Amino acid sequence: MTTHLDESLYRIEQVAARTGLTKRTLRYYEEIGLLAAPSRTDGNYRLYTEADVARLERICQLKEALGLTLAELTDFIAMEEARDEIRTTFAESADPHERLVQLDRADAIAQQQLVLVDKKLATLQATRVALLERLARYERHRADITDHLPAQP
Amino acid sequence: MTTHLDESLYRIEQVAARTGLTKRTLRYYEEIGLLAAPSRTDGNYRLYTEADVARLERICQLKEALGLTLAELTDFIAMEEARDEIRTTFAESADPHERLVQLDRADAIAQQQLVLVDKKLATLQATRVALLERLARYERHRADITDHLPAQP
DNA sequence: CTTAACCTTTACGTCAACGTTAATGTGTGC
DNA sequence: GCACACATTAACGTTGACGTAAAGGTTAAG
Repeated sequence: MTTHLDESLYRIEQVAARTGLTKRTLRYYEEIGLLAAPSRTDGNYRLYTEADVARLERICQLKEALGLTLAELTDFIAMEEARDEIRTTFAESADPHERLVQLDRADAIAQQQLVLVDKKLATLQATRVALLERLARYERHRADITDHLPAQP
Repeated sequence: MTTHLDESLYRIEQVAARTGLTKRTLRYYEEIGLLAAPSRTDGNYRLYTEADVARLERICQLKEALGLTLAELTDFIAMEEARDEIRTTFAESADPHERLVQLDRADAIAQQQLVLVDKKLATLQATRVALLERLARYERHRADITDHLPAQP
């Protein structure tokens, strides 16, 4: 169970404001299964929970940083959130061999994701270094120029 | 000048094979100005240089890692390759004040790019740590299960 | 009880980043 | 010199990720 269950519910526009996404995008994410369909009011209005907002923020973050398609993101996030289920639903249930098989499956996926992340990290770090070097060069250049510019009232 | 000028030229299919892109994509990148139009044979076949291939590989890498649009990539790469020009074309030409202005412009762009890269790096590193923790948990789980599985002929 | 500001679904529009086909020209091994 | 594999441009098609407009239901304020 989550630690302090937050009962607050938000309508779509509030969620849009908080996440920076549009209402259309929220409905779209629900449509393609990236975000679970939230509960509804009697009048059929969507009611998002704090957890929904958190997931949406995570989605934005990963979309930004990993540049995955929404389909890939769906898998990636599903994976991230599968943690609890493995602990509870699964941990005390099936026979040990079945549990090992499931563990191996989850493990393989996580390793794939790690490879992906590490690859991007390598490129990004190299790019970062290149940018820092460039900025340092600019700084030296600037110094060179201003050094040879003596007169200024 | 480059160090050992490589004269080898490649036709589109060879470049496609080497980069993993399609021929269509190569023409498309040329069309939108992401890749400079290569030279042609008498029969109007494209002839790519080793430098073109290198740039294409860099394009793929950055597209993968940064998840930018092709338009953004165009700017980003143009920036990366602007280094030489700043050294040669520009360094000894205009008046010092103009040079400082240009330096500032280039500097600002590089700093923007650095911010971008750093933001993605932060998310990726956090994600990486989370993945490692997950894998460690799996490992512990596995150990727990196999420990409590004594009998096996 | 009405009205304005929300919400709903449905459906067509759009833009980037290509894929695919067609009609045509080129270069090469026999 | 003739297949046949490879190239060209032009043009239309597709997919993902939404935008936008239409036609209506819902809810809070006066």
